[in-house]
Amino acid sequence: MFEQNKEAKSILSIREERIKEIEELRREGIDPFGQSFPGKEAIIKVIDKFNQIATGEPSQENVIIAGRIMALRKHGKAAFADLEDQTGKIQVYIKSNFIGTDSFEIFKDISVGDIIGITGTVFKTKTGELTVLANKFTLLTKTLRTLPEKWHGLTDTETRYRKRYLDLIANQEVKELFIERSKIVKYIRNFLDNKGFLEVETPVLQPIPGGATATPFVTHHLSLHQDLYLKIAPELYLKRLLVGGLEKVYELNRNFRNEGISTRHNPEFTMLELYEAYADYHTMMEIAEEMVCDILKKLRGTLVIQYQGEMLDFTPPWKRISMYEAIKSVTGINPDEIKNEEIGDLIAQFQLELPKDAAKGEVINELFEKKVEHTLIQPTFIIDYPVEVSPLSKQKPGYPHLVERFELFINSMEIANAFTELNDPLEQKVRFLQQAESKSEGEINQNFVDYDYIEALEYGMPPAGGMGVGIDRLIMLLTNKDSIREVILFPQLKKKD
RNA sequence: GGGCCGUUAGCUCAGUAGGUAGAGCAUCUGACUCUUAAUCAGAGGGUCGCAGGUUCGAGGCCUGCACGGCCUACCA
Repeated sequence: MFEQNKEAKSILSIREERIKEIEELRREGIDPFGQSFPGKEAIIKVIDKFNQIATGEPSQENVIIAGRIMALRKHGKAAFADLEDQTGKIQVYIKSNFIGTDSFEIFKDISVGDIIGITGTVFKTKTGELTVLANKFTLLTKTLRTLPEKWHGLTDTETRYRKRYLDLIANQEVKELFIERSKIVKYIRNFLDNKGFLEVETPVLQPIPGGATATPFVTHHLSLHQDLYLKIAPELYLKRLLVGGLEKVYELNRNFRNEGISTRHNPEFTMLELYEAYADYHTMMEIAEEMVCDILKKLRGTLVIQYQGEMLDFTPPWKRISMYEAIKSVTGINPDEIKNEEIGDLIAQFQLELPKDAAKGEVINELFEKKVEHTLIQPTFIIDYPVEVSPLSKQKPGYPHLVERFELFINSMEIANAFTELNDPLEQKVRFLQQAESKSEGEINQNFVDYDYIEALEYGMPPAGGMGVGIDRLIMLLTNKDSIREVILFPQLKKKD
């Protein structure tokens, strides 16, 4: 408390001044925190409507606008203000003889950051700037604090993330980015809805965290006397819906993983998972391609975009290459020819983070992640993964050591993960148990084997394809951001007291 | 978890070899009815992230801590 007072000391004087102004306004019968303001038009609409008018004569009709004052240039008995709402910014001209001397007296106490409503006519100044000539102004909200500086804006990363509202006020492009994010999500929903997918919601609180091997967040339900885990993936629930006869489902929702935070990882992130009965991983590749291209066309009108200095070309078909071929072309090693006795040497040679008795598939996967991933810049489907690292995928007919799975890489980031779903309950049980054994010290253990899911499969899940898409990462690519925190409104930061 | 860097006024930043903190914007007072980073005149605002240490003296040096950024590690 004492600490806070010390910190707040310097702004206290400004706040105190503003609080005095507020008290004064109240004495004059003006509500400093306003009421609803009916009839407000979007500033962008006013601009669009009047942009073509000639300099000089104001319009006959009134417009009603409201927003925050971003700049204020006072000139004695007149003033110019830049008024901004969600849609845009327009200059307002307030003249004493137009709004009346009493009203202008009140306006004198208005400052940058205050939110006001304006009724007025529209004209162009002699410099050609579209301006609303106020004949009435209404104070809607007084600000107690000063906004970040108008010229440099707000650049301190920490403040931008902790006080995103200030970031949105001060940095136009941040506001635009989050409006775009909303559009992208909407495009995805429209795309899937048009394809006949059903949007569903599955539990966030799960008794067994399944569908991935990430470390879960643990919580506790009091009246159930039971620990619950925040969902790390919706996968096993969505596939239960396939068993139930829903043939095309998707969920666009938050996942929670109790792991490291980085420019590509936030503990809670948005995941799209979709499943289509009677389809397979080829179907999923087509959907991925079509969906991303659909978004790009609507958002950018082009399939070629710039990302952090790289030109990314999304023109389909995207490159499809098997994991084995990819490893061979980068390292010269043919995974097909790796013999079990060579595994130890390979681990040493490539400094792989694996135990000496690692399975061949794990070595191949690790080799891929270490040597190939960072080379995948253009959209690329890496297909056919080792079975050992893919417990929920169906084996490739004729290749029992491989599964029908792909990951989509763009700018060496994993954007999507998809497979032909394993629907054999007996095989699924074996895979779960193998997984539980090999990770006995890790996150997965015997208690996390979801027997209820296996039982569901025993009732029969149609052959299906499924895919997960990391939405935050996709948005990073589409909006040219190099940190996931830039595309999440309130990224996770450590508490600061 | 490890490495490097950062933290000075509300915001953006200076602060040279250790000698009691500066600027611009913002704020306040005054002038000003076509300005737009408005202008002009004046004023106030800081325990220099926190805690120790070295020193006659620390914003600057040393140690620890906190928070943040980047890299790395972890991550089906």
